[in-house]
Amino acid sequence: MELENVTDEATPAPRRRYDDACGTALALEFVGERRALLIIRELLLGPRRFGELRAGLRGLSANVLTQRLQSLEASGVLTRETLPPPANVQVYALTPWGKEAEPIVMALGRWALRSPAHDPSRPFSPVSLMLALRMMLLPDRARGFTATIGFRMGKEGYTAQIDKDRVLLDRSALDRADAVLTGDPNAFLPALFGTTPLPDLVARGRVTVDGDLALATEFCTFFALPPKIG
Amino acid sequence: MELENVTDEATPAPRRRYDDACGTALALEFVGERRALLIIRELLLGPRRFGELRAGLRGLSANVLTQRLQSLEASGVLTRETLPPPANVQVYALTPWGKEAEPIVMALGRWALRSPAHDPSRPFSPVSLMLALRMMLLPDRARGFTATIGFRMGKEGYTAQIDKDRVLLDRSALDRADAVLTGDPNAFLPALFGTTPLPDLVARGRVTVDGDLALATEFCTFFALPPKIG
DNA sequence: CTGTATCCGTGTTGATACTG
DNA sequence: CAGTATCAACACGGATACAG
Repeated sequence: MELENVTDEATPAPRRRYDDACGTALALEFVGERRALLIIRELLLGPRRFGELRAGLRGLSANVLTQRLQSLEASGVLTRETLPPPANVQVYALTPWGKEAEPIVMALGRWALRSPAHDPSRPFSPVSLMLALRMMLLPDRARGFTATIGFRMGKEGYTAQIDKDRVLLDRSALDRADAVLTGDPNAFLPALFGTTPLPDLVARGRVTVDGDLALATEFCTFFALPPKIG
Repeated sequence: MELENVTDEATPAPRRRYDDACGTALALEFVGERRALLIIRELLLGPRRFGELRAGLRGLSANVLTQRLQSLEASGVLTRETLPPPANVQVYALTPWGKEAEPIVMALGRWALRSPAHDPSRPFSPVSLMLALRMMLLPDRARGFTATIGFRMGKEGYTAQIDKDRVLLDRSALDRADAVLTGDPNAFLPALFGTTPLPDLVARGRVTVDGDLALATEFCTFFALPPKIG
């Protein structure tokens, strides 16, 4: 049947596009490619450099990261900015609209963590650990807590505060923290999301705490993984 | 079989897996493949058959749909059920956990609709139109409205009711509706999300209304697209 | 009609090597 | 450190053909 296979009507049929007016489908055209949402996750706590992104998303090769950054920039999700001298380095930052994707990242995380397939022994990036605090907060338990807790993981430092049912996160303000926990991201998990008291982790040398250990220990009880399905 | 293909070293190298403890990354392993979330969208209002899914997701080939259904079933997102005789047909239904993915679909849609790239002239599936009602409800405007409005699009029928800031959707309960709108999904848009009064659409023959036209017209004013970015 | 299997052209992904 | 180039493996979608 060599009959030419005329393309249905006028549409040139852009093959890899969902031809769908639904907002969800449009969103997937923006952020539906592999790892795109994880790149956004890594940017949710502030601008990052190319190499930092690669570090937070192990296994992502440079060429794919380049492609994603270009396509996310074209969509208006992020911008590429050059810091003024003497820094003079390039960083990638979410646009205001890009930051509004945070509820998507959170909804995905909260949902998937109910699966028994979740394996917290895999590595956490520093950003994803901090976002997990926001994701897993038990507001009733944390209410009224006013101290600032710092986390130092390798070169990265963050502070967390409780503000009305929400966790405020800030990069590199460790000097204002009432207590600073230092360690590998995964080392904190038993205290934050399990039942191990923070001092036990300190005793085992997995974590060190500078400042008010009692405050830090209390802070660690404000979080819990969601109940598993079934 | 030439065995060759020795897996690199200790790591069986699950190449296409994100090796990440973050819940967001895990979610993307479940629903991050192309169209997976759109399949979930099509199932959010009730079980569907293979062919119905293909109809709602034009351009999805049968082989890929088979793969997705298998992988979503393996993840526990949906189940394949055989209706009892005489129907005796197979349908795909979300599990309770799968239904909990609705906030993800909604968050994606609400976010993307703020982009100027959104083109409502593309086709809507009946399901996505009904979900758009839930997504775009202006609760303050709808409060107190108690009537039931039906929508008939081809063979598919749905009813919508307002229930405390939320739109209740039901399939095939048109007989209990106070007014039923009939037409193509896209034909409703000017009245639902634009400023065209419903009677104008009726006058132009794009939509027909059975029952209380005044109630239906009022219902159509309860929705609006989110403000564009910029 | 429902679903699966197979071939094929093309686009996407990721490992490695390479350039400024 | 920041990215590009190249290449092999795989995923996607169209078009079948085929089983119940």
